[in-house]
Amino acid sequence: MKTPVPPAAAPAPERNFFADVHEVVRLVPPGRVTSYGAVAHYLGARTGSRAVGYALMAANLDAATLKKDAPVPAHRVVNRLGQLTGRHHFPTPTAMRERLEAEGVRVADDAVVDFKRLYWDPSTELE
DNA sequence: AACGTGACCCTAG
DNA sequence: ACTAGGGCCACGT
Repeated sequence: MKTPVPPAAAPAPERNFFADVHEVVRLVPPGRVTSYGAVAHYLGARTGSRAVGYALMAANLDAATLKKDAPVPAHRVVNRLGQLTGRHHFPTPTAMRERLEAEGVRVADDAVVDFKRLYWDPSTELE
């Protein structure tokens, strides 16, 4: 006798994580910054913040490789502490800071100044 | 198929 | 207040 083992579950929407993160980050207005956790939370609080960063890296690399315009302003995404953790993954170690400062965001010690004030939460802003 | 890695976050002591 | 550990998801080998 075999246990029936109901199919159950198997919802797995299999949404394009890449595209999803892509879109959310793209909605981040200039001069503002968001965090991986915020994006992850907006996507369902289950996606895992790590995957968000991974998607961004892939997106940036893809854009650079495809020579298409960078659709994802990854420089506007920082960690929960407001630190530019991904600055090392940019074309240049200072690209992220330069880009943020170009938008009016002050960066000190590889961290966003007034991060809390410039913080842009999709779940709150976009509701 | 399993293990390890990675731009993380949260909770506990 | 600080430090330590576990958990989450996705991708490469």
